[in-house]
Amino acid sequence: MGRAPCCDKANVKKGPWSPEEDAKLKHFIDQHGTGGNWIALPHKAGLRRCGKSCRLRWLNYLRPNIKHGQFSDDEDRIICTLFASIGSRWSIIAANLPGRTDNDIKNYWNTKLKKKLFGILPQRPLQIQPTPSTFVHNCSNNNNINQTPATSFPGLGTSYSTTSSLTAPSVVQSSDGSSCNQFSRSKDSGSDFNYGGGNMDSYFYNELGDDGNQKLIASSGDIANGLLGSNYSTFEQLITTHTCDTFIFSEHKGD
DNA sequence: AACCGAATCAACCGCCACGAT
DNA sequence: CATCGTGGCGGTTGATTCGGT
Repeated sequence: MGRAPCCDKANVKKGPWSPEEDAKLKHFIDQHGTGGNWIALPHKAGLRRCGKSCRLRWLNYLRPNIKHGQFSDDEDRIICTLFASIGSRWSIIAANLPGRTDNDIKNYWNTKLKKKLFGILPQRPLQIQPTPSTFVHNCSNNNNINQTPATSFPGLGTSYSTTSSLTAPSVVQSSDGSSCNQFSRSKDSGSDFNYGGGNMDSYFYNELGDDGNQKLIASSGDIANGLLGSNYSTFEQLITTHTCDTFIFSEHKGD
């Protein structure tokens, strides 16, 4: 037996919403709220629509403070940075862009941004680059790694949170006094990472060699610019191509 | 002006997570 | 613990619009 449908398909209207339907839905929610039950809402509101359709229409178009139209350069940058880090988790990306919906961002990425980034720039093969030793680890909460980030980064990381698959973030400082945040994780430690309100400008993925030194796998800029090829759009995809056990993820504020 | 392919984006579909029972 | 109902999410579709010839 199949799954029960969420509504009576034969009696619901599909396709574009009319202004009258929009007005009915908006008026009902303004008066009564969603009531925490989208499935029952269309019947109460006098709409011949599926509850899911009402929810989508409200979230994407009718709720207050929705922003439509041109994306700014800042928004482009945030989308690219987050996509390079977490992949196509549009709802998380949308949470970092006030007024934008996950659907809007998804469409924008698929129709414009992806082409802008991947369509113009030539692609080069994955390369491992040499490791400048310009940083000194000065944080006590990460005692298992001799940290030498792959390159120098001005600026200081801001807020973040991690899942249990990662170490606590460490602040790492360079010889010129600038800093970044670093996390380490093992290859088989499971799911992706999260960070909250990070507002970071760049990310660097390093593998930790047997000699304790890190080697740069890629930067967020490399991924966002498509320089690693479309098969490597997330950290998770990247690390599957490397054999070492421990990876270091660094986040940085500033160029 | 007409045609046609490309681009856009609103909406749908199906799956999964999670809370209630 | 198992089942069910619902919300939420990401992938995909298809109607409409745009732009080139």
